[in-house]
Parts: sequence; structure tokens; C-alpha cells
Amino acid sequence: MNDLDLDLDGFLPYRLNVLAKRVSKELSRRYQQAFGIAIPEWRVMAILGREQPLSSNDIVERSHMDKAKVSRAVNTLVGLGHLSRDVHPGDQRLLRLSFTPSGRSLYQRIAPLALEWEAQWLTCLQPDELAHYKALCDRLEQQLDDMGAEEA
Amino acid sequence: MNDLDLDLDGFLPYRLNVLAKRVSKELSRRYQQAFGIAIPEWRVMAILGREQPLSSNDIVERSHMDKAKVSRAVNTLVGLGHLSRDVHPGDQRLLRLSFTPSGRSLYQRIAPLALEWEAQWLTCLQPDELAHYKALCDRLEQQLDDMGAEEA
DNA sequence: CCATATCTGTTTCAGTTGAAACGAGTTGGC
DNA sequence: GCCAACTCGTTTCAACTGAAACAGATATGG
Repeated sequence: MNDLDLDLDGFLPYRLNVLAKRVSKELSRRYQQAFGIAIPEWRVMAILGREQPLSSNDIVERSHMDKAKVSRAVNTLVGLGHLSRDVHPGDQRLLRLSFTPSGRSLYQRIAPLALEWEAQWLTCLQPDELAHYKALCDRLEQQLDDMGAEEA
Repeated sequence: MNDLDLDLDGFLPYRLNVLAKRVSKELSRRYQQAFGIAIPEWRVMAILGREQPLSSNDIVERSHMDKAKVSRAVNTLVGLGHLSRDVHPGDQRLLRLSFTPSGRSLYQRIAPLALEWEAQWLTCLQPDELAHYKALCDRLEQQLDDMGAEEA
């Protein structure tokens, strides 16, 4: 194998994709089984867990999901009775999304489950290794920003 | 925010998913634009670039794609004239997939493009940081294996 | 041998995806 | 004020996805 041949197992875009997909699959199986929701719904819950109320657009910005996905996830959660969707008094285009009591209770049960699973996964790293890993992830993402900006 | 609240930006499954998706999107845009193929096709090419001929199943094992996806990607590549699909002489269930001249030429043009893009992305890390990062990815994946094995 | 189980790759099918079109609401310039 | 441009969230549509059913080929074992 010369320099221009490509070892897929060493190719980081591929490696990250495989890793991320495995993790997502594992987590989504758990969310689905325990709470009947999928990852987009879970992300909406996680974001609202920190700050409330938010508009759909706020969630789009904080979640890296497109607005169609957010719209559908919100709709599902409203249908399940976990979110209330009110119209913003000052601007009727905006929604004001917040937990119903059932939604807050759901959040309080999911969040620990997610964190526990993550913690168990991360037992394979020392705390300083984890911090380093996350820092490198930050830089890899920053570099994507820079490459995108430069292109435009 | 107490311990049981969840900061999505610090939640590694989410972070990895966002990062992997951004990278995939960026790369797939390039493959599509320059060569008219998508990521599954590109993966098949990358694997055949190292070893030939292979059966579809060999590619499934090496690529972490399911067999439906591989079947479709192979079909596309055969349709584009980049792969030849022969029947294995000793076992008629197996395919023998290999590059046509056009396929080899395509591979020789894509691989450097992919590696160049990766190299530019990875300029944000020092060589030892990159090695460390990959090693941690390995351990995170290994831990997933272990957690899966334990469960079963 | 024959029946059954297993293996390979394809196809089907129902669900998901995201870009783009859209309708409703708001803002800004004239 | 009013029209055009813009914003927000929904919906449409065509493409993609993967689990499961499938058909054909091969292995197994009675």
C-alpha cells in the first residue's frame, strides 16, 4: 500500500461515522424501548431541559437539526402530551414550547438514563483523557468552521 | 444546572454525531460534485482499492455497511462501468467484484482527493495529538464492543 | 441421495430524511 | 399605509434507509 492508497480504518471521516452511528443506534434503542421516543425527540427534550420556553427556531439553532426535523419532533412530543405549544403573544409566527408536567417528568427520567449510559461508555477513558478527547473534538469542529468560512 | 441536567454540547454521543455528520456532508458533496458518486459507492471503491477481487459479503464485513446498501452501491458502480461483477467459479452464490479500467482510474483520482481533504482538516492537530485522538477512538469503540458482549 | 439448514445477494416495504415550496405573519422602505 | 422582502414553522416530494422476505446456490446429516 503506497501513500496514495487509502486505509479506510485509518481514515478519520469514516472512523467517526462508524463510531457515531454505533453510539446513536445503541442510545436510540434505549430511548425507544424505555420511553417510546427517538433521537430527534430526545434532543428537543434535552434542549428544553436547560431553557424554557423556546421557539422552534431556537431549538434548530441549539440542536444542529434542520427545521423540518424539529417541526416533526415537536409535533410528536405535543401529540404525546409532553410539550405545550403556545403562540408567542408578541409575534404570532413564533411558538412558545415548554414541558407539560408529563414532559418534565419524562425529561427527569431520560436525562439520568442518558448520562448513566454515557458514563458507563466513558469508563474506558481517564478523566484527563476524556477532557483531552473533547478538546480535540472541539478543534476538529473549529477547523471545519474555518475551512467552510475560507471557501466562501 | 445540577448534575442530572444535561448539557447537550458536552454529551459525547451528540457531539460525535454532529461532528461525523458535518464531515460526511462535506466529503459527500465533494465526491458527488467531482465524481458523481455518494459515500456508499466511495466506500466500496476504497475497500476494493486495497484488495481485489472481493465478494459483496467481504465488502459488508470491511465497510460496516449492511448488505442492502452494499448491494445497491455495487449495482450503481457496475452501472457506471466502474466495477465488473463476475460469478465466482467455485461458488455461484459469490460475486467477484473488481475494478474495470475506468474504475481503477476513478479510484486513483478519488483517493488522493479524499486524503488531501482529510489532511487539510487535520492540520489543526499535531501528529502526536492525532495519534492520541485515534487511539482514544479505538478505545471508545472497543468499549462499545465490550458493553455489547456483556449485555448478551 | 434427499431433505433441511445455511449462505449469498436482491428486492420489497414502510419509515425517515432534508431541500424546497409553501402559507401565514411581520418588518422595512418609500 | 402599502408593497416587497423577510421570517417562522409546516408540508410536500423524491431519495435514502435498513429490517425482513425472498430466490438461488451450497453444505450438512440422516
